[in-house]
Amino acid sequence: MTKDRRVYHRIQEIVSQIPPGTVATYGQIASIEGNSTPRMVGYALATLDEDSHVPWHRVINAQGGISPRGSGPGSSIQRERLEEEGVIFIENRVDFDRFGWAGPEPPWLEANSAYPAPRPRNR
DNA sequence: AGATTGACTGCAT
DNA sequence: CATGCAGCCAATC
Repeated sequence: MTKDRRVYHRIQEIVSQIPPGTVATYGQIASIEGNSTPRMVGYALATLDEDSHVPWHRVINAQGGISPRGSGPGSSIQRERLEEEGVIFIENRVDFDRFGWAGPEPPWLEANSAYPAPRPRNR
């Protein structure tokens, strides 16, 4: 079952679990994956295709903000998508107490050999 | 086939 | 509050 030894793919699977109107941090995803680092998460998302079904826009940095990308309007699009889902930005930051993801449901964690992660805390 | 590069975070000082 | 440092995959050239 676990054929996806590729870290990037595992990360993308986890990101796919984030429900609409909710946000997760790079560190949180890495923590759930268990054998990765926040940086790996960013790298994994950076390689996604445009028509990928992975909700990459729901992944933000630990400060509750959108990480700037080298170039392109990507960050603006990300914020727009989140606001469409009801996520509110205050001072360019998201309130994790309201929109922070609590992590995948236990059954999913077990089925995917992943680890539970604490909800991100406001900084 | 080796070098380069890219969406970050936590902890110590 | 600012700065430094370790962590370490995969696509591209």
